[in-house]
Amino acid sequence: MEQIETAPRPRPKQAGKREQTKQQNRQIILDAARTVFAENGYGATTVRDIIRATPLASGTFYNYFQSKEEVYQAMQDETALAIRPRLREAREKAGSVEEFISATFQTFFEFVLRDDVDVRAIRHNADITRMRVDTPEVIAGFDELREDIEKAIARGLFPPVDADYLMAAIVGVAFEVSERMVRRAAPDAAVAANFATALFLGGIRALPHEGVGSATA
Amino acid sequence: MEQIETAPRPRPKQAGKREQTKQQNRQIILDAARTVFAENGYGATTVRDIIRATPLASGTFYNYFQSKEEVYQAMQDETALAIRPRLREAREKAGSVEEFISATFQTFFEFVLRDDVDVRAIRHNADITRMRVDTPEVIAGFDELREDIEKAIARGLFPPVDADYLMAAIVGVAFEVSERMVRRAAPDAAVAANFATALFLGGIRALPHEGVGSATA
DNA sequence: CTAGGAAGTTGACGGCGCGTCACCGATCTG
DNA sequence: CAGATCGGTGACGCGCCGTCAACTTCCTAG
Repeated sequence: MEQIETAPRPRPKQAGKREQTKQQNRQIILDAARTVFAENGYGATTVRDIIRATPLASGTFYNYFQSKEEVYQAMQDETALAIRPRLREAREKAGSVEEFISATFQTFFEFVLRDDVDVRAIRHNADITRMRVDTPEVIAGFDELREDIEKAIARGLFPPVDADYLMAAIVGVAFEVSERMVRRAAPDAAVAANFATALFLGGIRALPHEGVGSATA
Repeated sequence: MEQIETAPRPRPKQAGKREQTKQQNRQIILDAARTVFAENGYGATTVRDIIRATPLASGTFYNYFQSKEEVYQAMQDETALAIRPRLREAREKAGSVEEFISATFQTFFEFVLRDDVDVRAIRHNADITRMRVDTPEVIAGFDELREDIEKAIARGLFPPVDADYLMAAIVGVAFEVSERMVRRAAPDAAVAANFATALFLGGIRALPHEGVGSATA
């Protein structure tokens, strides 16, 4: 597994030019797609639009992706891969239900506010108001959450509940509340996280009360 | 506003043939679309596929819908309009937080299991694993839920919480848990509703415990 | 009952996006 | 340096797109 120092000096690290160009082209296409999606909306965008925003030929595009859906998938996967380690890490440290839930939501909402800016722009689809795509990497993130819940149950941190439904509930609240959050005048990840956390810890009655000083815009 | 009995006998009720044909054609297209979407998946379907599944000409299609997206929207709207009155009615009767939440989830999950069968079939999109479309009528349903929550708060039924986020949380859990529910070997609306209700009433700790007799498959 | 007009249907058409593939230049290997 | 391989290129044929002039059907006023 260990590479012994027999490689030529000039470039002691990576592969040949072929490989370089490949990764470069892939990134060129992804970047172009991001721009075009943001400009035209996902629905109105054609593969040709993406190609045109690129110095490459049409045939080259199809060496990398089969369709605009696949490009979008790749973008989603990138996002999922970016946030998953943060979520895992946050949950790993948790010593209680409170910390587990709080860390999950806090991390998620913060990520949405910071990194998801351009991704959100894509959503202004032509006719379709909204769209959520669960790519393999996104689904893997869901599975990780369920695993973490199961582990937490095994450790006695959580009561022995239906881990699958609990995962679904957390995911549902995370996505749906974040959708609302970003539409607010002054989006605040902490407010959203507090709301979701209180809900999961104590139900509706435990939610922060409004109009009593801790109001939310 | 009242129509006086001056109309000719033969057909004392409705409008001319033009109007009849129009409604008929619209329905022909919607039915054809349902079939084609279910067979090919939404993504792979073209407007031409829908037209071909119809005795109509291509130009006629465009007299009724602009695109396959619009057809799908119309289908979603139909569904939303079917369930919304049931949800409203269920919530109207509620005399407590418990009833409000329980009735909402129970009604929703039952509807998904019973009426949503073919709609679910549509979702096996080509590349995209999943897709949710919020049409105007669907969004109106969300607004109704928020209104009902606000009314419940005004009545003192609910504590004064953030109605917008609470609505989002309920919607998120409803959609996400129902997605899981229908994938189970023996989908059970009552189990799902109990889970969601307990979560909203008392948080994670209030959820039904598993492996203690009341297990969930 | 009929004539003229309004409404709606038809299908052929030009335009374009689709995915492919034969060709060719660039890179790698011995 | 020569041969082999890899991957980029862009023109091509196909089918879908939305349109629109011609036509048929229905409505209505006289």
